[in-house]
Amino acid sequence: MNQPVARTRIQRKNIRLISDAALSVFSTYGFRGATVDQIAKEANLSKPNLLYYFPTKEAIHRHLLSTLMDTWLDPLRDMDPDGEPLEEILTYLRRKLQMSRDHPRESRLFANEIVQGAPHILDLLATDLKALVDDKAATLTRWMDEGRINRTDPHHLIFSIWSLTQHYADFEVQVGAVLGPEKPDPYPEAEAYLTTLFTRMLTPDA
Amino acid sequence: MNQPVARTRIQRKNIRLISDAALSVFSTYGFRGATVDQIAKEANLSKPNLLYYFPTKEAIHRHLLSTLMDTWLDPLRDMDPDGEPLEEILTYLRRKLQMSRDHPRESRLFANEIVQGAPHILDLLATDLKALVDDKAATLTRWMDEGRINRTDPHHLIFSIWSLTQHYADFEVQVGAVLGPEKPDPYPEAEAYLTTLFTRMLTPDA
DNA sequence: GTCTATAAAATGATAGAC
DNA sequence: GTCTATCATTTTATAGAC
Repeated sequence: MNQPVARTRIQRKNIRLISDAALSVFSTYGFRGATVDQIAKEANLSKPNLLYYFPTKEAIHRHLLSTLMDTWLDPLRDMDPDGEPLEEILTYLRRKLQMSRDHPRESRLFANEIVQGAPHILDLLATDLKALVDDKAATLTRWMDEGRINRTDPHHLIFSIWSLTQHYADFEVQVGAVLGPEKPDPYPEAEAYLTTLFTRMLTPDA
Repeated sequence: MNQPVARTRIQRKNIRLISDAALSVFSTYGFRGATVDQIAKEANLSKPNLLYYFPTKEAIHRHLLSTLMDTWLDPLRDMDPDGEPLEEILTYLRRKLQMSRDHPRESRLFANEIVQGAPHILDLLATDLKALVDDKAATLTRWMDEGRINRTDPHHLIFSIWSLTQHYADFEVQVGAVLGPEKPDPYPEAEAYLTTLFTRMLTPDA
């Protein structure tokens, strides 16, 4: 039961409980800093019961990463080569920002993994992710060739969208501390700022 | 010897050895994921000898964070209210990018700490860091009032410089995996891209 | 499927010799 | 200042009853 396939109702429910608890704990402490005990307590299960569903701590972590990886890249996959360039890029930007707001734990799970050298997914980054990014970079380059957006480095354009949007989830406590308690939701201003930033960057010069 | 003051030559040398080793280990595994054993081995010292200089694992971590905090904020502190606005901002951007290139472990040490909720420095973020950022945001706002840069949200402008520059250190393995082995140094392109981005964003409209 | 009990290893920290 | 030996605790994982 390495990647458990839920059959019964109770199995599905417990696997969901464990996954949710593990997401909280791994995203807060990283893989090495997380303990099975914490996850079990967070899921309201005994430790042996948890290990009945996932044989090892690493199996839970692997399950989370591979489950989330696809979802995480959907917005980039959906960037339409046949769409209107600036609109496609701004839609991608907004969907990424929305994922930071709605799924900050998922963002921090990946942040922990990558900051710590991506030991569990380095191969995926160098194969699947690289292939997807190279493909989308080619689309961006074509849009630049056609004069529909300003010419710039397409890979670094994608990196900048990642870093700017994920920052609000990954560095949430810092953003909150700097803005102070009277500004509990930074996302409306963030969206306005980032929309302006990329619109100015990419709108073709007159 | 909580924040050890080096007196003899050998003390200074060992404290430097330990600090450097601890920086490597903490930045790779986070506080909870790091072990004293790893740090001792990395420093080529026995574990008890290491604990002769720092009484606990937490003391080493605290020593690193407080030593590095000041250095880390120097570029922002140095942004001159009386300078030429765009030049000051681009200089800040470039110094931050250079810190990512030259001190990626320090960047990842902070990234780990903050992603994991900043348990050891949350108070500093809400006091010292907030005060500094609010002060510089006021300078940016004045520049906007004077029409010397485009009007935008000053706090999110600062956040964007942080996220864009630190990304190259914190997510180094991802950047490397996506760009591939034939592009081992992303910094020249990053600097060109980011310079264009902020120049377009901030240069006042005609 | 779930539990109590526990084995086996790791980890933070200390004792005490030199 | 540095080391070997070791303690106390935490942590991963398993055994076996129900």
